[in-house]
Amino acid sequence: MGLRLYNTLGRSLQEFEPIQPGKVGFYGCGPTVYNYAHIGNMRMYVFEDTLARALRYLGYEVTHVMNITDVGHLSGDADSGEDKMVKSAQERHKSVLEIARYYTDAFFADEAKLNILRPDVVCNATEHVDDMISLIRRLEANGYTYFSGGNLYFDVSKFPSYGEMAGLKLDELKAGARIEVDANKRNPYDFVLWFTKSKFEDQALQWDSPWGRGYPGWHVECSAMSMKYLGEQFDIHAGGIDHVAIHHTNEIAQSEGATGKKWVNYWLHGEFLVLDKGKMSKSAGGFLTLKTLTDAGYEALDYRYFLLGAHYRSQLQFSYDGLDSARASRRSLVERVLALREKLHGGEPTPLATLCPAAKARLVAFKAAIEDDLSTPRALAELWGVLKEQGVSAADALGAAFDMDRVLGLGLESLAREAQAAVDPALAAELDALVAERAVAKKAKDYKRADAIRDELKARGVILEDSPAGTSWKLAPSVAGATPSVAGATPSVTGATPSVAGATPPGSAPRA
RNA sequence: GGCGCCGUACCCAAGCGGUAAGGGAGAGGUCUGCAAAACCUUUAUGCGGCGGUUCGAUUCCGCCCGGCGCCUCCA
Repeated sequence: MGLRLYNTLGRSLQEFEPIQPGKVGFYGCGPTVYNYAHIGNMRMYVFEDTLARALRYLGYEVTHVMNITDVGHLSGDADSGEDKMVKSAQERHKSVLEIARYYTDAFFADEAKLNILRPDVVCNATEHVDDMISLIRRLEANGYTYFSGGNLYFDVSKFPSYGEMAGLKLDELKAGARIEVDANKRNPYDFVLWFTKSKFEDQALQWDSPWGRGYPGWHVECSAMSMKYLGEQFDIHAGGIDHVAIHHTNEIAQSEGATGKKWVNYWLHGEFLVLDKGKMSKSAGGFLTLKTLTDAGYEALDYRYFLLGAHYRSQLQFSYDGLDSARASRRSLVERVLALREKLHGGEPTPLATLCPAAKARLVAFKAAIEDDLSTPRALAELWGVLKEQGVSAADALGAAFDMDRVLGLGLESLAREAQAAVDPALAAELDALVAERAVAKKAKDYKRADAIRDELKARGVILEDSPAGTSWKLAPSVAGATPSVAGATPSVTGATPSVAGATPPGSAPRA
């Protein structure tokens, strides 16, 4: 059985068939970089990453394209959210482009922490204005546009299937008009392709165009850039559920209006992360970033694990209780993997081809879960299953688990017990001495002294573990073990300019 | 007003016509001087409520109750 995905186009689970056998063109909506990404945003990118990983796992050659929206409302509302950081950014940088660059770097730093693989192509809207202009010219030539009040609009009445994916009905549009309709529009659903009259007084970025100096409408960027890197027809477009009705609907109209061909075959939409009070937004407060979580003592991968526990198409309720649970769970997972690794005594995990039947069965079930519209919760259950199952050797368990982790991205294979050498040698010697002293006290049945030593060490963040083989010590969980060294997701972003990534042709970008 | 989603054990969360995955937490056990850690075992005759279809429904249909999202350049 092959991969089945829930396609918003048709609202059903569909067998995935790429345009070109074995290859997948995948465009995922990226961030708007005028502020930090919050953890709700990051849920989306973990989903897109899971999709890209799953496709590769299933043997497809994937070209994953992500846009960076660095044009639009960069000037207007930079004072919302976390003002201090924004202000300092504004002070340190001189242009909106640099602010965009600042948040782009912050975004990719978060992605790296979450073990999200960098897309093959990352493209900035500001570097593709020419492509957008040519796309708009094609639309103009095909008769889909009109100029009114200084802006160029897309005329949805000329595009009969407008709103099909979202189930919009053009003749009922007036019912939904609770916001003031732009008087220049012929139809409330019409949208701007090119602005020359900026909504924002101090719109900083402007380009010359056949319609005058101005800047592109938001929707155009995705159409133009996706087609540039993936061709006029490609396989998958993913994004947030909120984009179905407007953004993606408009993208479809623009793209198909320009080419006259079907544009994207599969539309995948991720559901929201919601808070007790409702969804996360800047205005309503509760703007949590990855940094909020890591400052509170969680690791980024705890959050990834938390996300993997729910299906991407279900709303997921965020809570610190839930995150605590995910953290405890992941720690236990990490501990188990490390213990199995130690059991191997430096040996290698079993290659897939020679796995024992029980481990193999888990892997088959895992693949089935992934193929069933990316059911990461079930996939996770299989991971646990293979790690806990009696009669599966450490080598077999790890062989299967590491393979599964290619999709899950929990950094299992690169886990390593914190080397004793990493601890200050003087401290290590002192701890060893105390442990030895306690052993002597225990032997003499001086439990008072033995417990005193144990309590003292505990207060210092050192945990003792007694076992038949003797006593060992380790540093408390906050430092123990779980930070993977993520291959390919290194902080190269701090140095690299987004434009470099944007200029890289498909396929040749460095990937993990 | 229009469109859509969801309600499963103490918590998170799968399953979506054949008799309830997984994790967390709790409980019991092994080990221990006692703990901790680790490991093992265990926890829903039940899936918001009421009807209906069916040999059979958590899974399909209807109604009701409760919660949420989108229709604003929000993921």
